Amino acid sequence: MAQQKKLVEEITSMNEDFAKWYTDVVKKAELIDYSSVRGCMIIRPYGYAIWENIQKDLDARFKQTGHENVYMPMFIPESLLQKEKDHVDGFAPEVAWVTHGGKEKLTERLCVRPTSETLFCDHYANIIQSYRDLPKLYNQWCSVVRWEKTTRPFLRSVEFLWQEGHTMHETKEQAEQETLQMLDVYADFCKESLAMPVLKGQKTDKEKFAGAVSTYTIEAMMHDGVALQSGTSHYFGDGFAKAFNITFTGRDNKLAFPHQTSWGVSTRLIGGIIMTHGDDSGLVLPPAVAPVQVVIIPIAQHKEGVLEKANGLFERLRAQFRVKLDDRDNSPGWKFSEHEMKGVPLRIELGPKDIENNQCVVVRRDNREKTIVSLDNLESAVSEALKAVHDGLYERALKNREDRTYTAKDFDEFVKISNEKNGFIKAMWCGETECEEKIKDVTGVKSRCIPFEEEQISDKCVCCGKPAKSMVFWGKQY
RNA sequence: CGAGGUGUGGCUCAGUUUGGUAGAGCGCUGCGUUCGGGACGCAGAAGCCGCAAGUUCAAGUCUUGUCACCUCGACCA
Repeated sequence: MAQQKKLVEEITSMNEDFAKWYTDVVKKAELIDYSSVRGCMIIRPYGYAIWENIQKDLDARFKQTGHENVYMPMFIPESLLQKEKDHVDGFAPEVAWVTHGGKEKLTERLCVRPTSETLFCDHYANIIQSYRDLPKLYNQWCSVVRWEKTTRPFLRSVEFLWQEGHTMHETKEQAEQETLQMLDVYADFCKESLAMPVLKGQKTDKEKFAGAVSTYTIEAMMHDGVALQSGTSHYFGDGFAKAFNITFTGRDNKLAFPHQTSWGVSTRLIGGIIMTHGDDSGLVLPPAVAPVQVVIIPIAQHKEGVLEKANGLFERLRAQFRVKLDDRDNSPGWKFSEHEMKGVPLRIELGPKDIENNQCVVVRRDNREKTIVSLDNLESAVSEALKAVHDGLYERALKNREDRTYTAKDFDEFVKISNEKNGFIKAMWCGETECEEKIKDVTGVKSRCIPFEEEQISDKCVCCGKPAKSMVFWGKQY
């Protein structure tokens, strides 16, 4: 037979141009559209459905760990933003300001929240009086605005959707424990629901959040070897509490400042999913958050009984799975490609031959493996196949990270690796910001984190040769 | 924000050098034939050429400005 003619332009191959591949996928999978506001994106139904699934899953994990949802205003008066110095220094350059209400100029301008620490603190000052009021475990789902100079869909946009948890605790220990607990919640979620392996660790002083005592991070590696900071959890100590005069009467009847945390993940996770799992045919979605987990494609659907039978399968499966029957009037091949582009984890093909044999063909998106399944035990086969897709994605992502993780013992080696490869570089560090900056200036590579699981590569700093304090993962980032 | 690039039906682009009645493929609509990896035929709809000024008898094409997007740097979730 003649070669199949290409009707639709394919997306750019990952190896040819990863950045272009990314934007192609984001557009062709109908996740977003560009809007008429610079740097702001329209999240389309298919993209938003992924976010809804992420929200639903994470929100349940937050509730399980005792958190409550609230909603804070989107405006912050300038005076409030300025109460904590490091914080305002960190965010002031990238906030949007509201200066007028209608035609009236405001006496105090309002910023559109870039993050809500200050609003939560302002409120906490009012409602926290006693140790009996602690802990306060609040979270909010909202959007924030940061006037970024260069933007990319999901990875960095001027407005983005996220959740921000803000908690207050009686003791330092409790707050630190909360900080680490939420980092674990994020890491577990990434592994169990997004099939994304992440490194847990602490940010260096240079990279930590504006106003935080310590910042913890989960770092994922994208398919091209570039890092993505996928979630952060901060311990604030009592710095904000002092700045906002939040006090409580302790068990000893003395006034004390509570200890604070905040933690967040954003729609950036969707960018992470795309760049972790996607391939040259488009998106590949982890089953737990895929808007459509299974698509049924009837073959020769005009023939007697095919559509009826396909519809029967649809009715059976929808009780347990997010399933879609594609009975549009396109050719099966066209539908295959379309749903591969959109990353649907499983495809079921059902044609006259199958119906004759009481079977269907189940095809995995991650490796295109085809299995013939008896219709008698379809539900369990689908369930197993979805799990296999999840595991397959996780293993592949983990292998990619391992293959792209290098070790540098001295500076020359570090420079050589960073010039030749994208990936994580493990190297020892003395703890001085000076060395961190030198490494960045020379190689363009930044510190990702000091991992919780450190290795003793050597006893000397890779940069200055002085005694090393910790091992650091280094890498380029999105 | 610095350097480079691109803006022409929904999409990808040709046309700009040398100003002279807006093109192609795909997609879309209708009808028919097809259907196990992006099917085929016939008929049709759809663009004041990113936007704004200017030069000219005449501007997609020349000039100036402006906006958006892409790539690479500096900054960030």
